Parts: sequence; C-alpha cells; structure tokens
Amino acid sequence: MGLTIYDIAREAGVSIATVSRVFNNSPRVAPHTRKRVLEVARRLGYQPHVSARSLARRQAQTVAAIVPMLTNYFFVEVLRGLQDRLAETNFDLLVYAAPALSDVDAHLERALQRGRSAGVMIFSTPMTRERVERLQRSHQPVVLVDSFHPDFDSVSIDNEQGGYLAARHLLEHGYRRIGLLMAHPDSVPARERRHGYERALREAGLEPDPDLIVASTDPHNHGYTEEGGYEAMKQLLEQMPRPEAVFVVSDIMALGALRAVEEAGLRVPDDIGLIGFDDLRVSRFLGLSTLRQPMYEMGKLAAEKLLRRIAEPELSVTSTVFAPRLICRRTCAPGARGGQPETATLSRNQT
Amino acid sequence: MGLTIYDIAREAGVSIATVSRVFNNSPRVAPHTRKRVLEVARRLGYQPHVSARSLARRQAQTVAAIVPMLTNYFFVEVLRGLQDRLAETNFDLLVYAAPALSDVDAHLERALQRGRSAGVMIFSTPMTRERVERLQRSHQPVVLVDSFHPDFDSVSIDNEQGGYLAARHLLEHGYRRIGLLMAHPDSVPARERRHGYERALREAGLEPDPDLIVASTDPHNHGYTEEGGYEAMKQLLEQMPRPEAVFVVSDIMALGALRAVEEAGLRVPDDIGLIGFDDLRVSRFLGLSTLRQPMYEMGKLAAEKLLRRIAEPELSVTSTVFAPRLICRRTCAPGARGGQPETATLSRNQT
DNA sequence: TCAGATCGAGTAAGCGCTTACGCACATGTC
DNA sequence: GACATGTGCGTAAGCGCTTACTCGATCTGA
Repeated sequence: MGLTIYDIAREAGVSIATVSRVFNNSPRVAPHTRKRVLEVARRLGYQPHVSARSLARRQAQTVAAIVPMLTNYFFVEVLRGLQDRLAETNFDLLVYAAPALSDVDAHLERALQRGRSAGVMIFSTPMTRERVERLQRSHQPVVLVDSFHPDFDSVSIDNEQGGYLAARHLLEHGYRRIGLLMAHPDSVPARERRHGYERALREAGLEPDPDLIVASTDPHNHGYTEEGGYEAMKQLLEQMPRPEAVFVVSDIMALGALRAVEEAGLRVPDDIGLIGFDDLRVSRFLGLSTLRQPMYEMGKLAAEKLLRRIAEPELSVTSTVFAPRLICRRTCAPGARGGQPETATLSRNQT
Repeated sequence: MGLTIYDIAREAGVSIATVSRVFNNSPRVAPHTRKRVLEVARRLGYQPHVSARSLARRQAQTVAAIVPMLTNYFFVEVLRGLQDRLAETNFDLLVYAAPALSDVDAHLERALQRGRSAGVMIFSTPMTRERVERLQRSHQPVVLVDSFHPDFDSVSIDNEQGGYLAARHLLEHGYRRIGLLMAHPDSVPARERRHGYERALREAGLEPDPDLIVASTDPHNHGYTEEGGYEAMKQLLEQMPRPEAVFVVSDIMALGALRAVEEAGLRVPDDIGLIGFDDLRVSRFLGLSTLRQPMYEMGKLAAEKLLRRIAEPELSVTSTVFAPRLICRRTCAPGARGGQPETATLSRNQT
C-alpha cells in the first residue's frame, strides 16, 4: 500500500533523488543504477503517487473535457479520439458532462480549480465575454472544440460550407423549393449552416423563402432533439406548396423529421428529399443523407493541441477547421428510391 | 495564480490552520473568524489546491469510471446518472473509455495508480480471477456496474429475467417458433438473457431449437453491433420454416436485424415479430419493442455506493439488481401493424 | 601532470495543504 | 476560589514527490 520512493531508495541502496530521476527518465543516471532501481520497483510493486507528483511538479496529471451533451454520439466519438491520444501520455481524462449549456459554467469552475487539471477542452460552448475572461484569468491551457475564439486554440467544422454543400446537393438533384429546419436560432453552428444554405440558394438564383425556414422549439438541447425536428417538420409540411426537399441542421432532428414525413403519408425521397448534418451511426442505418463531421479526428486533434500547449504555453494560437463530407444516401436521390442504405459506410470503416 | 492558504491567513490575521479549518467546515472555528476568512478568500479569489489537498488528506478528489464502449448510449445515460450524483460532492469524474474489453486492463492499471482516484467503477467487465486480485491488492473502493462478484459492491440488471420476459411476451402474442439472436457466446449478459429465453420457452412447453439460435460473429464489441445483428439475422431467416419471432439480445443488434428483415421483403410484426434489449433512444424512434434498462438510475446508484464505501470502507458488500421493464411497441404486436411508434415514450420522459 | 569540464548521485528545500498536539482563556462545578 | 472541562486557535510535522545545488570521482586536453 504505502510504498514510497524511500522504500525503493533504501532497498536499491540509492537516494530518493535517484529513484525519482529514474522514474522521470532523467538522463543523469548510470544505466546499471537505473536498472537496479527499476528492478527493485518492479519486485516491490512500486508506482509513483499521482497527487504527490502533481503537487511537486506544479502540474496535474489530468486534462479536463467539458461537454454539454448535445448529441450523444458526437460526444462519444470525440471522446474516443481524445482517449486514444491521451493513452499515449501520462494524462488521464476528467469528464464534465453538463446536462445543458447553462450547466457548463458550474462545471467549468470545477475543472479550473487549481491543481485539478493541466488543461481543459471545452465542447460546443459559445464563448461569451464572461467565459473568455474566466478562462484567461485561470492561465490554463484551453482548447475549444466545435466553437471558436481568436484567443484560444480551436478545432471545429466548417458549418457554413456544410450548409452550402447540403443545399447545393439538393439543388443538383433537381429539387428547387428547398426548406430549412433550424435548431434554436441562438445556436451558432445552426446559424452558420443556415448561411451556407442561403448562399447555395442564391448562387442558384433562388431567394431563400422565410416561410420555408422553421426552427425547432424544443427547449432542450438548443432544439437539437428528435421531438423538436418532428414538430418543426410537421409545421413545415403545412406550407403550400409543400417544400420539395429539406435541409435539417442535425441528424437527430432529421430523425424526427423523417417520422413526421412518414406520418404525413409522404415518401422519401420521391415526395420530399431530406438531408441532415452529423452522420450519426443511426443515420447510416436509416439511409439518411448527411454531412459527416470527422468526430474521432477532431477529438484526437483537440488532445494533440492541448498537449502541445501544456508543453509549450507560449505557442501561437491555431484554429483548425475541418471540412464536412457529403454522404449521399437514399433520402435525397429521387428515382433511386427503395435502394438499400449505402452499404459501404455501413460496414466497418468507423472502427 | 499562486494564491495559497498562507496569503489568506496573513490577510485575515489568522494562522493557516484556521483557514484550512474554515475550508473543511471544521466546527472548531468561531463564527466571526469563519466569516472573516471566507470574505478575504472571496475577495482575493482563493481556491484550495486540489492536488495538495489530495496529498495531505491521503485521498484523491476524483473517482474513476472504466467503460468498455459496448453500447454508446448505455454508457452516456449511465454517465449522466454518475455526474448528477457526483456534482453534489467534491469528487470529479475520471473516464477511462476502453475501445474494447481487452483494453480494460490497461486502463484499470492507470485508474488504480496511487493517488489517482478515491475509488473506481467498472462497467460491463467480466470479473476474471486476475482482475479480482488486482482490485483487491489495490485496497480501493470498487463498484461493479453491469457485472457481478461477491467481493464487490455491484449494480446490475436481471438479464435472465429480461430474457424470460422478452420470450414470454412473444409467446403471449401468439408467436410459437421463436428464434434468438445472440451476441458473442462469451458475453455474460447475453448468456443470461439466453437462459431466460430458454426458461420461458420450456415453461410454455416448447423445447429451444438450436437451429433457431444464431450468434453474431462480428469480432467488434463482443458482437454487439448492427452489422453483427444484420448478418446473424440473414442466417436465421434462411431457416425453414422461418422463425415467427426473434428475441435479439441487444437493441443495437436489433437495428441490423430489422434491416435484414426489410431486405428479405418481410413485414414486422406480421411476418416476423422482434424484440430487443436496452431501449436505446433510437429504439423508441423505430418503434422497437424491447426491455428497458434503467441506465440513469443505475449510474446514480453506482455513484452513491462508491461514495458510501469511500466514506466507510468497512461497510458490508451489497449488490443491487434492477428489474428490466418490458416496453411494448410495434415490432411484436401482430395486427397492430402500421401504428405509430409509442408516443408517450417519445416525448420527454427521458430528460 | 593538472586545471577544468563532465558525470553520477546525494542533500535538502520546497509544492500547498491537513491535522495531532498543545496552549491560553472562558466557563462550569463544588 | 480551586479545579476540571471546553473552546478557539496556533505550531509544526507531515503527505510523497521534484529539483536546485553541491560535491566527489572520473575524464579531457594542453
């Protein structure tokens, strides 16, 4: 239990400083000494004490991830990326899963406690003035994921471009009257996606029609819910004439939208085309066309950036923007109806 | 930044011991002293240093959760429960998300490092002899979630009963020739569910037919994948005569199974009934009948048990078994075909 | 051969807290 | 009024490490 560096030092006939050096891979230890120390340590089953280390080094052995659980799957995938990168280091991962955006600040406060973590990653959280100041006051390494601020490293996705690609894809399939299913208008990603959608329409000589833009009014998760998508879609379907296709700003909402379409007795994609955003696992299953976010890679890169900044705090700030990838499945290809969900993506390229 | 207990003590005109007492809610501080100290601390923006605390108290301020990511959703829901309970304490959550069961041990090793966490929760991991010994050697509080061992606190679900309820439900709907879609035969929960299934059949005077039991052969996640369910279902559908209904040991596999059924041109539930296990969010959407695990509650209880044992290590071991709840939707009610997915569960009772 | 550089290892001073112990003083008891 | 008891707080000794400083021993080169 209480095996300390002193026990190892005594047993190996060296000082504690030497034992410490061995465990910190200091070069100033003779090979045979190192070997002896390691042997004793293994025999006795010694491990350095993490808290003591953190205290002496003035650096915690953990990094924190603060996640408002907007989309489960998004989070889980990014988490995988984080873990995989962190596993190569000595840092372990503290997870603060805030039920809603409003809880983020409480969790942030805990994550920023002195000695708690060596750095924090903040997911999908708008950078208000207060948050920015709080973060700067903490003097901690910070990486933003799925949001942006010029003072912090960030990794995000090009939402505007995604919206543009989605709308253009629908246009290319011959749809003209194209609706938009928004999340809560405060949601920054949703707003950006909308801008892309509008750009694509205008480029095609169409003026976005406000009647064809409906927002989810579900108070949960900024409207990113099945239920919200369902209700908003029902509303959209009442428009006369009906939209020929709809870009839904998130897959989770698209699930609800699909249900609304089915209930209305309409067929996808012949009666109405649909495209989402995210590429959840279930989207693959349902054959939902969508824009894929490289979640795993984003997680990995976020960890990478954080580690780099922990090692070198004065590095200049970088922000990386990933391009969303269009995944065309059955919900937006009229004529191809009845086909199977795209099989290639169904197999194991996500492992 | 480097604000310590000494700064507060000096500023408040007391000793560091008193400041410490204030922050530890020791009763042996005069009310006016306490007030003065707190005021100074707030004014200067002091927070105790977590690592230093951990070291001095000989107890880390974190607890660890080790999760093989078997089912994303399951994990996320349980995580919510954990967080909610932990938020009421001073413990933060370290998450070790192992990509596969075989990686659990490496993560376990890290979680058990001295000074890392005050206790660990281990999810869905079979308790081999080695693991048990490793855990006991660590002398750390341990709670098992979704698995069982007599030496550790645990919270789990009655898989046998779940399998029994699933099969009996199908029987009650008039199905006779009932198949079983297994995960990897090594999976303990899958085996237990199978036993329940067999019990129900025998109780109804039917002998389980080995030809109607097919296991997922997907090497990932012990077979708990869409793909695995898809392939296994295809195989099962080749049986002559075809099964009238199938109990699939997990919802994620049931998704694949549903696709196989659709591709075969069969209708659910008239041509073939289906029932899953877990009650994923998407199951609600698809109208999949299933057995629900109270994931959120399980997480909350797991945290509760761990906290209790941290506070009082000598408590006697308890194991709690939750009963799965039958959720009847459209995939197992012949005649009720074409109905909407159950609406009640679709709305917000999961928030 | 010897000054200076290099190397390997030890000594000791922290890192920022908690807490056992003890002291001064106030209060209660007879 | 003498003594026991209780209260509020300070002193100091850790908790288990890291690391600056130091010092002999060995090596290097003129």
